[in-house]
Order: sequence, then C-alpha cells, then structure tokens
Amino acid sequence: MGITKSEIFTNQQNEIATLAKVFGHPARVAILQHLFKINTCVCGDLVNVIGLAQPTISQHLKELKNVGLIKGTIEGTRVCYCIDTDNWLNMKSIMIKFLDQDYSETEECC
Amino acid sequence: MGITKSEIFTNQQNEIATLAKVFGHPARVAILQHLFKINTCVCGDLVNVIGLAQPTISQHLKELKNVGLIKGTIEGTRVCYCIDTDNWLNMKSIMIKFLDQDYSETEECC
DNA sequence: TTTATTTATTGCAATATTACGATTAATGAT
DNA sequence: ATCATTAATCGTAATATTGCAATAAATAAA
Repeated sequence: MGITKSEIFTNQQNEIATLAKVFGHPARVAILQHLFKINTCVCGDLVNVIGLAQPTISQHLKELKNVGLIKGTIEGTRVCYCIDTDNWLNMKSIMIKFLDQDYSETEECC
Repeated sequence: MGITKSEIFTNQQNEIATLAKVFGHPARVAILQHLFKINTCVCGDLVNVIGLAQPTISQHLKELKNVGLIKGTIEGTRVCYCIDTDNWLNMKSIMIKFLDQDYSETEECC
C-alpha cells in the first residue's frame, strides 16, 4: 500500500529506517557531501552544483532539515545551509551501532 | 516523477543511496537484526518474527538479496537465509566512509 | 499419486516519492 | 514604489513502494 506499518516495529528500528531513508537518494547524498566539502555554510548555490531544478533541491533540503542533519539560516534573500554537527554525530552513532552488529564468522552454515 | 535522475550523480553517490535505501524500511532493519541475533541461518520463520504477511516478507528478502547483503540456500521446501559477511563488510566500509566525512568543528558560521 | 508444507510470483489497491512549472513570499537594490 | 533576486510552496504528472490475497512452484511425506 505504499504505507509502512511502523507500529509493529521498535522505535530503534523505525529511527534507523527514517535516517537511512534520507540517504536513500543520491541528490541528498550529494548535497551532504558538498556541505562537508565546502565546510562552511553554502548560500544556496546547490541548484547549480547538483543540477536539479530549484524546487526539487528545496524539497530535498527540507527532508534533510526534517531529520535535523542540516540547518539553514536566513541571510537577506538567501538561506545559508550547513551540517548540524551535533545531530550528525548522533545519527552517525546510531547508524554505526547498526552496521557494527556482531556476528561470529566461525559459523558458516550456508 | 518518482524517478531518480541517477545519470547526474557519481557512481559512489548512487551506490551509497542504493545501499541506504535498503535500510530505509523498518522491516528490512528488523530482518537483518534478527539474522545477526540468531547468528546462523534462519529457515523462514521470519514471517512469525516480523509480523507481516508472507509475500511481503518474501519481497523484502528479495531486496536484501538484490544488494547482496543476505544469501539464501534451498534446504528441502525451506530456504535458509543468512548475512553475506563479505558483502556486509564491504557495504559497511562504504557507509562508514560516508558517515565519517571530515568537518572542522572550528568553523561555526550559522 | 495425493496431500501438506514452504517460498516465490502475480496482480492489484493504496500511498509515497521524485521532479518541475508556476506562483508566492521576503528581502535588497534602484 | 518598482524591480530584481532568492527560496519556499502549490499543484500536478510520472513513477516507485508497500502490503496482501490468490496462485504457482517445488519438494517432502503419506
């Protein structure tokens, strides 16, 4: 149905999925990489850098803001974006915990 | 349009997005966590564990197989699933490289 | 061979996502 | 006040995803 049955999963599972979903589009990956590369706020030249229409970029930025990974400050007619460091670190710890689950490589069953 | 313009992004960006998308659903997160927890192959009791209908689970398993994170071996009428360790480690290194990008915390611009 | 068990596939309905043109809102410049 | 610039929002089309009932396929058991 295109609708996810979040009720039947744990908060942790839903949180991991919500965060991962944000990375699940190359435009958002590219936006984040650019913000890291520039390493200061970017005043909305992302439309040129990425190559998608302005409303599309704006929509992707909104999703990144919704999960808190970036923040934007208004500067005149422009909006300056940058990584929200605290939230990024928090997200990173959640994701790495998931990626780093233990498995014994001794058990080779299939 | 629901269609992603993959052509305009790098292979790396598309790869990160493809992997992340798989984690972007709590059912697939739950399946992977269960496979890690059990730590041997699971002979399809995932339907009971997760709580979604059998065709739905089968579909999620297919997506996990498509990106190579799990493998399934036929064992009679059953199919036994487990983590594909090599591919998991490879995925982990790609994701961690992305999550671990450098930023100087000195620059506080917004 | 018939029946039971298990998993994959098909088909479909409901909802979500992606993308963009057109428009709006907000500020700056003239 | 008018115009230019920038970013958000609205509306909409195209496509993707999620979920499941029904069915098929494949093997095991009787």
